[in-house]
Amino acid sequence: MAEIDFDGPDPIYRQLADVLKSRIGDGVYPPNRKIPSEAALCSEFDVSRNTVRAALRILAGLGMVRPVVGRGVFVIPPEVKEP
Amino acid sequence: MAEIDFDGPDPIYRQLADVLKSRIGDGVYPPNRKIPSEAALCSEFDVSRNTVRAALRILAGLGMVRPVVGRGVFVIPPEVKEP
DNA sequence: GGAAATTTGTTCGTATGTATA
DNA sequence: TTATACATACGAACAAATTTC
Repeated sequence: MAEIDFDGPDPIYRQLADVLKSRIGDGVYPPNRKIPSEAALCSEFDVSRNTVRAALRILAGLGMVRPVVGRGVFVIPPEVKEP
Repeated sequence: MAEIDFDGPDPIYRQLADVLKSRIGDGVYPPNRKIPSEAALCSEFDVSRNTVRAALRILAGLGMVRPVVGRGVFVIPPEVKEP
């Protein structure tokens, strides 16, 4: 069940991005809702904040999340994604 | 007199924690009283609020202070500390 | 009572340095 | 050299409880 393989071939931040993508796709993190804070993700996966942010940058680049200062990171509904 | 060595071997937040611990031990910040606000400590030591809070987190972890929202950070008397 | 200021709590944004492969 | 990962530090904005006027 180890979602992150620290000795795996893929970088941690990319593995983490995949995990978060799956959780969004599976509705674990529902649309228009906040995902856990960067600090919470650091704790859950036992990685640094920089690594969490590297993963989140991938999801933001895919238009899956939108970070807001002082609020959190929100899941963007698929319908709203730019074609 | 430089209580904080910005180029020292220890991180600023840990040095600041030591300074505050000394002030509590010396009675500069008496038991059951408030220590200066985070903003005041930022000004006095010329560090960011995050750094002040990192130092205060250390003291809180040691049971030396207790922060209260909207009120301030209070010094816990040694007699009250759990043995 | 009410509005404004104060104070701690939380969260993301950015930058730098260190270490490793 | 580049990419990865962690630690540190400052900045900004928002939130909630309390105090002050």
